[in-house]
Amino acid sequence: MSFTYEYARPALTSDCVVFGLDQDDLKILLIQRALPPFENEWALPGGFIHIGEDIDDCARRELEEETGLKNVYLEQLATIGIPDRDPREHVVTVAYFALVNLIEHPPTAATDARNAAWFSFDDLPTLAFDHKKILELARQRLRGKVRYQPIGFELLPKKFTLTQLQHLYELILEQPLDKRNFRKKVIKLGILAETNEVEKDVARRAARLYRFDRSRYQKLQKQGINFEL
Amino acid sequence: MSFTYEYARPALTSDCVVFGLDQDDLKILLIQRALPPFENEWALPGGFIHIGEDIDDCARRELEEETGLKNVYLEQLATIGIPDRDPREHVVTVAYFALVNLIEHPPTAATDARNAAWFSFDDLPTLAFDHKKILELARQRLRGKVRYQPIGFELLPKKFTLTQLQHLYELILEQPLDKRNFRKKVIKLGILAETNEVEKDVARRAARLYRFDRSRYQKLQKQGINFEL
DNA sequence: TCAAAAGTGTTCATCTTACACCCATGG
DNA sequence: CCATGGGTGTAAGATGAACACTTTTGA
Repeated sequence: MSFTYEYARPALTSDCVVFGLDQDDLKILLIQRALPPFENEWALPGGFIHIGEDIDDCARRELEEETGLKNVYLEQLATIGIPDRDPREHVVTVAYFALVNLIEHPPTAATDARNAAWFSFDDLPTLAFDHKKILELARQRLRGKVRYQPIGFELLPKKFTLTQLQHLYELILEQPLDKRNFRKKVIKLGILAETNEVEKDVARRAARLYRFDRSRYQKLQKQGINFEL
Repeated sequence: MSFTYEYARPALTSDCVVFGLDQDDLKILLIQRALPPFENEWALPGGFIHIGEDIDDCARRELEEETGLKNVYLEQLATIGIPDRDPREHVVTVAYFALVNLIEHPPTAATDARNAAWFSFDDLPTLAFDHKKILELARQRLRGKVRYQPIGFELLPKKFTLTQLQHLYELILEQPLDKRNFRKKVIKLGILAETNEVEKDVARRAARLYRFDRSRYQKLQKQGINFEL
C-alpha cells in the first residue's frame, strides 16, 4: 500500500525528552535504536506520527511502546524542521518533554525489543540525529519553567518531604538553596498540603510528608496569584 | 508530478500571528483567503511548507509572500496537529508569532492578490480553521513573555519615549502601570540608552527618546542577570 | 496663558537574604 | 550515646507600591 500526494511532504515524527528523578539524580530516558540510521545508537524515544493521530497522542503512544511509560506529564517543547537533520530525508520532529515519577511509575521493559535505559545528564552517550540539541533545549526549558510553574512535583512521589523538594529544585536549578528560606517560601505559597504522615524506615528523625494541592493551586491561579520559585 | 510514500503523511503548514503596534492599539495582521476551504474568510498568514525548507524559513516566506513583511521578529509558538482542524485532511501546523514595528515596516500590498489587513484584538472577524485559538494562544504567550524578555521593543520604532514604552506594556499586560515606578524600574534595568534627541512636532514639551541597547542586554544576560517587567 | 504631557522623590510595607542551633529518632 | 538530618527565627537590606506636583513647550 502507498500514498501519493501532489507535492512532496516532509515526514513528521515526535520525540520525547523524559526526565526522571532517581534518588538524588536527575536522569533522562533513552532508547537504543534497533534499526538504521544510527543503528544501536542511543536516541530519544519517539517515532513517526500516524495519519489522523494528534501529535500529543503520538508522543504518548511512542513513549509507551518504547519504554512502557504512560500517564506522564507531557508538554510540547519545540518543533524542529532543519532539512538535513535526518540523513534519509526531510523529517520534521515535534519535540516534547515529559516528567515522570520514577518511584511510582517505574519503566517496565519496552514492549518491542529495544533497549531502554536511564542516563545521568552528565554521563550521556552519543546521541542519534540532533537529539543532543533537543535534550539541551529541554533542560533549559525545565530550568526556566520550574521557577514559575509547579511542575517539579511531577518528578516526586505523591507524598514527599520538604527536603526532597528542595533537593529537586537544587538539581534542576543547579544551585544550592537555603533550607530555612526555601521552606518559608514554599509553605507561604499555599500550594502544599501537610499530611499526617511521616517518612518510614529512616535511621533518624522522620520528616513530615506533604503533597501538592493541585486544586488549591488552580484556585490561586484563577485569582491571578502567580507562583514564583 | 506527484510523490508517493509508503505510509500516509499529514500535510505540514506554518501560520503566523503578527502583532503590530498602531498608534495606541495592538493589532493583528490577517489575510483574506482567496481559495477554499474558508474562501473569502480571514485567516492567519501561512501556508504549506516546501520540501527541504526549514519551518522558520517557511513562516518567513509565507509572511513576505502574503503581506510583504520581512525581517521581523519571529518566534515559534506551538505545533497543532488535531486531526480534524482542517476539513480537507490531516494538516499539522507550526504556529509562530511575529512582532513588527508598523512605523518602520509598513506592510506593502501583498504580492499575490490576497487582501491583508490589520485588526484590533477586540474587533476581529470570524477566522478560518482554528486560527482564533492560535491567536489567543499567541496573545497569552506575548503577555507572559514580555515580562521577562525584552521583546516589546520589537513593536516600537528604534527610538521611542518612555511613555510609548509604558503604553505598550499597558496594552500587552492589560493593566495600568504607575508612571514613576515604571520609569525607575526600566531605567534601572540598564538596557535602555538615552539618545540626545527628543520628540518632534508635538504641541507640548517634547519627551526624550531612548533606544534599546541590545548589546548591553546580552552582556547582562550572560552575567545571569534576569530582566523582569 | 493655557493645555498637555514630561519629568521627578519619599515613605511604608513587603520580600529577600544570610545565618546557627537544638531536637527527635533509630541504630 | 551518637550520628543524621529535621525543624525553626531574626535582623538588615533590597525591592515594590502608592502617591502629586512642578516644568516645559507649542499653540
